[in-house]
Amino acid sequence: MSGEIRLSIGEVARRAGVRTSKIRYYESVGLLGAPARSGGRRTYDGEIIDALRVVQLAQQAGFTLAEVRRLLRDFDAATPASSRWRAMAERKLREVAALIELARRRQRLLEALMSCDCGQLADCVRPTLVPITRASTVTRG
Amino acid sequence: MSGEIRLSIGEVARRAGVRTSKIRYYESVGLLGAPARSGGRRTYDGEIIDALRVVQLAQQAGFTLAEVRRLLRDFDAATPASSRWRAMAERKLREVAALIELARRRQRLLEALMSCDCGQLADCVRPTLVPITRASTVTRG
DNA sequence: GTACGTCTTCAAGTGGACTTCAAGTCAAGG
DNA sequence: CCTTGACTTGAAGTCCACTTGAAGACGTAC
Repeated sequence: MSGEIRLSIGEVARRAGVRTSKIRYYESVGLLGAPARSGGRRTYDGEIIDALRVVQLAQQAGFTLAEVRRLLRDFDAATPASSRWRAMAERKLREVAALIELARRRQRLLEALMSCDCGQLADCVRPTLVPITRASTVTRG
Repeated sequence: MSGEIRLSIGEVARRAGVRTSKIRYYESVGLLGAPARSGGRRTYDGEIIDALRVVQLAQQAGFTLAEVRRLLRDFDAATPASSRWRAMAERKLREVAALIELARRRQRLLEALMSCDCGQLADCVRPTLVPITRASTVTRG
């Protein structure tokens, strides 16, 4: 029990493939709890690697760090019935779907641009254009 | 010819559905030329609406404002043979395709998360995880 | 003793597209 | 004359996820 392995921040960074600054940053924004100290220096155990992995995973899934923080709290305060993290995931899923739709619009737009088919191009743009309203203040030169 | 209609920046903003600050901002970053002034105030003709529309269109296609600026210059200095804007559009098309790929990964990840299929989840994540390397500096204590 | 490497802290910088603010100008209307 | 509203300017603030820098402390190897 005395041989518990503790890692320096540099070692954690090497193992997890991140910069030390990122680990300190995560701590500063409340994603990671304050670790034990030894002579003023942070010391971690192996679990920190998993924690970093979870954050990385959630980020890959499109969550912002603020959202990851909420997710982690929800996981901890696990009310198994009304799992809020599922709601968050569903919302994010819709966001990602919308993102894909947007990207598809871009593709269509770019392809129209490339082929210089201006009619098609106008069709892509029209829905987002604000109709020109009647002038209310017109200056004459 | 004396009845040429000139618009105030506020009127342009209303017609185009943007804020005046955006118009000034575009001017400040060189997307729009300096307009004529009347008593110190900007006055525009109808073409400004089209210009704003073009910027909006290019943005929808995924170009940054810096890229839009380059696009406009290339359109002006139209060397019809070596049209650089086509190259830019092609590059952007590839960028958008990559973006869609990323979003699809996110979808898969989120769906795996929702179904709590951890094996599938690990498969999604594994390629981007850094393998844990041998410790070089381990603190005991 | 001194050079090296790692750690500590806090502050500020990055990029992109704007918005917001402060302080002042201008013309029209009452 | 005074208010109102739209305009002018430049500077600074916003969001996000970090990184970079400065300045200092500590331990270890030579």
